[in-house]
Amino acid sequence: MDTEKVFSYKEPEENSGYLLWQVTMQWQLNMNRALGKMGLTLTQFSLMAGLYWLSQKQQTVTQQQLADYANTDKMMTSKVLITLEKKQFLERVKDPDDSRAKQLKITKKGTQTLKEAYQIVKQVDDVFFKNVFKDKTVFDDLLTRLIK
Amino acid sequence: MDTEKVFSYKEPEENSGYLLWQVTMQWQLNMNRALGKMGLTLTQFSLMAGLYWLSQKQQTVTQQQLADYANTDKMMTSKVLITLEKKQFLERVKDPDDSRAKQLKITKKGTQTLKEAYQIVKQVDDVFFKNVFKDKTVFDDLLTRLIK
DNA sequence: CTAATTTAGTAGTCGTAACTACTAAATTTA
DNA sequence: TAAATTTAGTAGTTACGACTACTAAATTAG
Repeated sequence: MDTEKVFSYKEPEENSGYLLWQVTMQWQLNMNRALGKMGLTLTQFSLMAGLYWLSQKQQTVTQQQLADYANTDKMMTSKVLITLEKKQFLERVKDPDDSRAKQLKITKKGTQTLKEAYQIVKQVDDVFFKNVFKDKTVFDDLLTRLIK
Repeated sequence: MDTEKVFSYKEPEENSGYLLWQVTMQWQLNMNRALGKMGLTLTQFSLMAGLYWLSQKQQTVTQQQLADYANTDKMMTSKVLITLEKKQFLERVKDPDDSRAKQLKITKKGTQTLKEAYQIVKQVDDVFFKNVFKDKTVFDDLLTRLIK
């Protein structure tokens, strides 16, 4: 049988990448289930949070700027932002200085939803990371070293 | 402006969950780009690798068993397995003992592809985790504690 | 042994995520 | 300043990933 040929092969659980993947999928699932109760996905929340942050740093925020900040591609970002506009969580206004660009403005409803969603996210994170809490700095350092 | 209302809010980069998400997305992207050169996605590779492993532990493997092993849902697994069968990497044979079930058999072509893909995966992993190599045990331990 | 329940798999939906390809506007440079 | 290049955003494709809903077969229970 083909499968009896032996070639060096780690069991999935022995592989850092696979572990990372599994853990993140679980975290994401928890987040999406919790956020789903208020009609948000994790990606939607994350873009709204990013917009909130960027809005505090600069007067105007374009879709491209938000995409850069959130490390999402502009095509996907565009679609999610259209969805968020339909839900009236933000507005996409034509930029007067650059007629290609859209300025993003979070609405009152959006801010309120974000505020509530953030409580949920914080709660889910606390539960999820409680097993690692003492080593949180170590954990975050290791992750940070893996970025880029 | 709405966004000037202050409410406690961590910057994304200060958040373990967000870091985890970003790192995993980057790892996944690297993997998918590398595996893409040989016509595989990470998920396809992962299911083939899981099938390979399970095949060594038991005589027969059903879709459900593979899904359980890989922590994927059976609906998604079914679709990916149909794709893999079309690519002739495996066969889905009717189980003689349980006519609801499909027995999965990796083909010669599948084994060969898996072998080559594994070299790629190993390579990408080595590069990706090189910054953490000395702390690999610590890293894997922390991740393992987060599972389930 | 029949009815109720569980199990294995498929079909189809929604929302990313990574693409290619495109339009139109802004910027650079020759 | 006209031409070449870059930039901001949209449209559409493929492939998960998490669902609901369904069929049919196997198992359990009364």
